[in-house]
Amino acid sequence: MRADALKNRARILEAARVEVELGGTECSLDNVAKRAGVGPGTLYRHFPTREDLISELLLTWVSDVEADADATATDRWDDVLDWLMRLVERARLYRGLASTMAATESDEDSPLRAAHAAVVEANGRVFDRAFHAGVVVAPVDSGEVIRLVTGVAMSAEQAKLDPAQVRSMLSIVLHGLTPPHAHS
Amino acid sequence: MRADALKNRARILEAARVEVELGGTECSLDNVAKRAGVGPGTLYRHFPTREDLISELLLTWVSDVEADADATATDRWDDVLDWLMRLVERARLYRGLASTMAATESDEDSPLRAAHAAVVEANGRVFDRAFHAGVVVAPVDSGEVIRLVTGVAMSAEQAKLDPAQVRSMLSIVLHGLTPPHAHS
DNA sequence: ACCTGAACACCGTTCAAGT
DNA sequence: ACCTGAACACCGTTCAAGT
Repeated sequence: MRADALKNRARILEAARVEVELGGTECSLDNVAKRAGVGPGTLYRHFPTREDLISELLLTWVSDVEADADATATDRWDDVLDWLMRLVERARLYRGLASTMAATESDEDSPLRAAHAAVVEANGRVFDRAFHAGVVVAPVDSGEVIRLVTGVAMSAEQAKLDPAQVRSMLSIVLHGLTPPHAHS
Repeated sequence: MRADALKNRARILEAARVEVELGGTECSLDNVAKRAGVGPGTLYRHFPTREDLISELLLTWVSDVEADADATATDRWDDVLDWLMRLVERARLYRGLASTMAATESDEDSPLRAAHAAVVEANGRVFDRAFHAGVVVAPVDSGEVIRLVTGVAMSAEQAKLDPAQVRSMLSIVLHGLTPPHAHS
């Protein structure tokens, strides 16, 4: 890659980071190009689709989620709830991210597939540990948990819920993952 | 209202019904006007905002939900689950509806507020009956249930989930609304 | 090889001109 | 009183022309 191309790519990514933070994943790509000081064609050359751009932005985001997952305690039920809370908070960093991630599941060749899969696997590791620690009483389908968490995140974003309301919803979901019959 | 105005209003609503069915609640208003055979200004005169138009479309939708709520059995746990399933299926009739409804909660003077409140109340009646029938073991906050159901609906829409997957998610939520400690 | 920016199609919204 | 449609600003996307 030529030197100016490399520089432009970096400028576009930095501009996108700012614009996505301000306007969410559905922000204007025109504004991204303007902020980066490049023509719209240059943006399209580097990132043919919006998802190509977003997936690049999510690389560090996914790393953060994975690091969190592998560092989190799973001794108490509340530990798992805290993990889910942090997951939703992270999803809310960028408006529209939860929705974009959810849509990934129905788009076989989305550039975000790897990011989605990484989150499902990280969450799966947390729940596996919680299961073996006896905190969660049955193995769970991590993909389904992520679907539920994504739903909570989208609901929270649209309704502008505060953390306490989000926590309450996640608590209900987590209770639901521990079916009553397992307690008898 | 003048006769031609009344006719145009009806034509716009019928056109909107078709366009929203095809393209969801975020469909092009230009296309609605074109389909109705009126100028864009006429649409804006009758419905100043997109939500004004949608809320009008939802009048019969809300009636259906209310009628369903008041006719539904609440004798068995599965009855309540079926009710939630039908609610999600109804939300999915129009793409974007769940999201629009969720956003209503953070918009104090949205024209959709009445529709949202009616759904919360209808759901509340179902859960009240289920509670008194001993099917649900604790009173629930219907607003919170609707937030969860809306989240499931958004997740289902984005990820294009099939009914079995939706039912499984709703089952988890409904289990979560019946906390294990209530079973001891 | 890469960039630019004009060009096109589309959309939401407003408003002067009509009837 | 209501309607029309031109006009404006904005956006995504493409591509011929440049370097």
